[in-house]
Amino acid sequence: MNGQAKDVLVEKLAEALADITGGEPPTVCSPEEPGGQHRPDAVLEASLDGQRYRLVVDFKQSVFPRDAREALWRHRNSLNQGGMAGHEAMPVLVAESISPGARDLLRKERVGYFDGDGNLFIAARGLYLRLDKPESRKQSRAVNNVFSGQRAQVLHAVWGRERDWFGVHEIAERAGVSPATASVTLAALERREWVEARGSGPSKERRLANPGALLDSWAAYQSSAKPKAVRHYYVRSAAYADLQRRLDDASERTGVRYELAGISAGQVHAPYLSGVSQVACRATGGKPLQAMLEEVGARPVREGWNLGVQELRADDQLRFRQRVGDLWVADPLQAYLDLLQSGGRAKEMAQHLRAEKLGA
DNA sequence: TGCCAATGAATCTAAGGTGG
DNA sequence: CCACCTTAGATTCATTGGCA
Repeated sequence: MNGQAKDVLVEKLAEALADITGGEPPTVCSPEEPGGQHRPDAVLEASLDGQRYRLVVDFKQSVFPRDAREALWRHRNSLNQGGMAGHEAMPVLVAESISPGARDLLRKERVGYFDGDGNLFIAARGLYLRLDKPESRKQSRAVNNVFSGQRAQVLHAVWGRERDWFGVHEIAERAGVSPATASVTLAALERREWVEARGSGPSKERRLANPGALLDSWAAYQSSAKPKAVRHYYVRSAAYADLQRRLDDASERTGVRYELAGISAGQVHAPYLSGVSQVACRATGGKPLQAMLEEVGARPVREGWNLGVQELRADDQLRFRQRVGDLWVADPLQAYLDLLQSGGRAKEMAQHLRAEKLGA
């Protein structure tokens, strides 16, 4: 099936080239590369104005910036080894779909591409082709950020299933999201090859396939995202452990749902720092939260705080919290993401936590 | 600076398919 | 047929830019 799609696209590329240059359609050669360690998926020989061009095609199903970078890296490597010297071979990435970001990246590095929508780019000495097609309706509806809002909840639920197979319905349930949202999000994860699928129609199942890549991308997104607002308080004469206890007691009495976050959560799952004195948490807001803060004797301050609170509008985000000992704690995944946004030694701590608890 | 309109993204409901 | 997945259209939500 992959082979089918590839051949069709390579054929379309050849036609497109002939169309633009008004010349002969290029000949498609079989990709026998003597001694080449990386075998291309196809090779096109084109000639126009007496110049001969040789297009070395790499095929992929879909290309996002991450894939593009990988392709660029491979391409540079093969240049460095000087194997192709004299041939003037031009790399062309051919894929069913190539995201706009990936296309920018490839153009910047003057690596050619061609996708199923007809977007085309070829650059070489004496030759510059660029074709931009309007977005197809399908593409304009495509999911481009899976790391925020309800979709992040879906991701979180997927993570929780580890390597087990699951259905859309189940994930929607666990994430607290409509089946539609779960479905489109999972489709997006599948395109990125972070999850794999088996079966089709109602019997379709998926599972996490590449936790490392998923976590890398999530981390990159999280690091660049704007941290949520945190209110700072001071609680008099409260040592770290004691403050946590009092917080939990007060939450019990006032009915506020909360979880330890950031460094506090990290310390619970994979102790790393000594002498932590500031408690970080997130909690559902409103009147009950005010009551709870009053009960522990928290006083808003600018400097010298020992309690940081991120106020939540709804408690969707507390869906994955864990009871550890006698405290509610963000799960390791959430703690990891929190740490990426915290200052100081939090980044190191994030690495430690990932190695200890996330295994990817 | 702050408000409001317009635009676009995110999510849901409901309808359309499909395998067992 | 039933139970589930997917897709289309409607709705809500957030962000951006214009203007006072």
